Amino acid sequence: MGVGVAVAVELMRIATWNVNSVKQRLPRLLPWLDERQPDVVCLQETKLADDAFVDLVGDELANRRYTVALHGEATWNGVAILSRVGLSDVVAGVPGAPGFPHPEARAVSATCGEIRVVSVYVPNGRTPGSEHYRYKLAWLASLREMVAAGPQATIVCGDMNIAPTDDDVFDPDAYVGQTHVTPPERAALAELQALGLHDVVRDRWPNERVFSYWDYRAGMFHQDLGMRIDLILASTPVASRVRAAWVDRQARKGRGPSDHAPVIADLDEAPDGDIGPVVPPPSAPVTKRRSVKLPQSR
DNA sequence: ATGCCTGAAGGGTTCAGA
Repeated sequence: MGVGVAVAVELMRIATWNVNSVKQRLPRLLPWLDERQPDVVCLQETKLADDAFVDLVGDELANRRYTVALHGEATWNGVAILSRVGLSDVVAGVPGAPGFPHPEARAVSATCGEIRVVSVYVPNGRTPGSEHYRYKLAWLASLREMVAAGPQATIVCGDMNIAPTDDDVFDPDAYVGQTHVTPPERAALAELQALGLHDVVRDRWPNERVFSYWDYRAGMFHQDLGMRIDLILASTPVASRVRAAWVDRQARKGRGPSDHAPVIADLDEAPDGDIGPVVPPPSAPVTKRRSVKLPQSR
């Protein structure tokens, strides 16, 4: 005993979830908070202006000891951070990021438990080569600049609207010519990760079939035909504390789900120095791919 | 060839989503 005793850092659970409307998702969101007990939650597609968010769910969150950082707008988009491990230095949006044409509510940052947390809803892109697509790439470049200028202990969570590799879609052939999988989008994501951010779910499940989004249509979830586009990207000091990381598929089941599932990471105290090689989880049996048409946009 | 499903706004339908 004596001087130099390490201060115990409590386990911290951080989650990200594109809820596709807080208003419509309340019957799923509140029970999920009670069951999973996350300490920090990044939300996307809240679809609420900030005052409407507070009116709708402020009391319910306060009762659960969450404070909130909000960056929303009516109808579309909207992001938030819920925290019960502190929440300070809130920044709405990404400085210098383009709009379409006006800035959209797609990012909010706050410091929670000594970690810089960024909740992002990356633009969809719609069609490769379109104005929306160029907007997506430019917005990602601005996000990268903001993260690069930020503190070392950082975690970027949210709906990236990019599947990092072909292993992150149920069938690469089904996505030929579509957004979310094109080389420029993947390059933009890779440049963000090149700041030193680790994809904590893929790191923990390197050979698994892991998706976070399934189209509502055509029984895609039932057949597990999805994409992994919701990511938790952690800088090395944070990634080294990850004890577990997974997609909460239970939240995609049942009545009235979002089309996205939450992604959750549990952080533990960092041991001194290197934690050594991480033992990969056992591989699942290879799932035979079926040829399936994507639901088509109009 | 088209809709499939869901949410929002507005108005009896259309747009957006990925």
